[in-house]
Amino acid sequence: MNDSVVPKRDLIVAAARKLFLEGGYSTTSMDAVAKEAGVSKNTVYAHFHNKESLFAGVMGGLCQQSCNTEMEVPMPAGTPEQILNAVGKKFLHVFLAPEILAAMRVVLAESTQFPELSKTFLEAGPKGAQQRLGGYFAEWNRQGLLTVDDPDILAAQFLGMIKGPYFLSLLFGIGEQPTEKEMNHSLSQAVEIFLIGLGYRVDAG
Amino acid sequence: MNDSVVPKRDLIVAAARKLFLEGGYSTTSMDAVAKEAGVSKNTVYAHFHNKESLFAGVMGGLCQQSCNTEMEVPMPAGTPEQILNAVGKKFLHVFLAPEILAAMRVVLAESTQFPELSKTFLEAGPKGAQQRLGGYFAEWNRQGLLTVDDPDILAAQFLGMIKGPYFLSLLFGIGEQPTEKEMNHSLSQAVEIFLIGLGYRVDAG
DNA sequence: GTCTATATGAAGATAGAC
DNA sequence: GTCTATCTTCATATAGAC
Repeated sequence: MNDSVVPKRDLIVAAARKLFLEGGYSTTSMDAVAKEAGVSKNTVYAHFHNKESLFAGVMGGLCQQSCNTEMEVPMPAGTPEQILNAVGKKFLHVFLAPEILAAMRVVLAESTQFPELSKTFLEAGPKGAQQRLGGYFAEWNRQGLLTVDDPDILAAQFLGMIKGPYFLSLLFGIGEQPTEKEMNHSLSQAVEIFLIGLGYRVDAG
Repeated sequence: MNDSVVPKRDLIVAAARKLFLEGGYSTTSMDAVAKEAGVSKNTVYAHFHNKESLFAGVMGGLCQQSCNTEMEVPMPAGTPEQILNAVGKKFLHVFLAPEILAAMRVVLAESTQFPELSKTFLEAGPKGAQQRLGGYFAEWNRQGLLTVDDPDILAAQFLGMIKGPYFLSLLFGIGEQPTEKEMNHSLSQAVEIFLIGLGYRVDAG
């Protein structure tokens, strides 16, 4: 009963994902998806009832998949400085990656027509990172390492701060990817400002 | 020779602006623009050679107009704390405004097909604010008020930090506009972290 | 499930009168 | 410049055979 080769559904999903990321919703036609997948158009409709459900299915899966598998790595242990640097680096690598930026552009463009997709993307991505980081801040606050009012807002501010120099330009497709050196430099600078600003003393260890 | 009433070109531009912001490029038809403007489709083509030039013209003008007129207010003088709070507040009010967010979504969605538009938007908006703020940081560095490595990166980090808790959610259309109280609270908190983190001493005045 | 062929409608752009 | 009417193309979706 099972295909021993690649199931056509997977071919369709892969093709649709590629084309949607490249051209967005409206520009991508069902004909093009069928052709790219190497199947006939009617086969596409056999698996997905219409274009909307194809889009929602493909993009929803993509959001959870790429955000989760890349962010759900075990969180490191160590000093606040080490953890903020590690988490920050991971976050930057995920959210400045060209495929993620492309996905964001497409989801954003259709955020009015597909609000559920926006929710999925936000939860799986930025919100998730923000909550995990907020957990660290709350813990450090309990331990008396630093003084934190609202851990979640603080986490959002930290993430916004470290992506500040790069995010918008890259999302708009202007400017180059930062080098590792540039990223590490601005990141560690941000970590330092943040920790000093929160009253963290290195001599506590 | 001049129309004493509203010129039809202005009607067309206003209609196109409204529809493009609501529905984006592909969804908005030339028929709909003509109807919304109360003119015939051929009149639209008399003023704009095709749909692309209509979009580029209308959105380009919108970017410069709304970003500039709202940000080009005289920059305040005062202590770094006062200035960061004032500039930050203005920045947040501009870039969290629903119309600006809508414009961003549309420009982003078409950033591949209309790269010039992305450039226009970035320069007129975020980049401009960043450069002006970078000027302040450079000046404070010269005055010895605080220690700054790269003023432009620092400015980008500050702006990213203050919009961190709100920007992405609002851009994706999820979540409410923050209240003045919420914004002021998180803003002043960010300013404090930032200035302390940069070695600023209040007692210098 | 999978294909070829087709119905249906919409959108970009143009022709030609005034 | 402005209008009505039309041409042409293309995309969504379906029908019907295998």
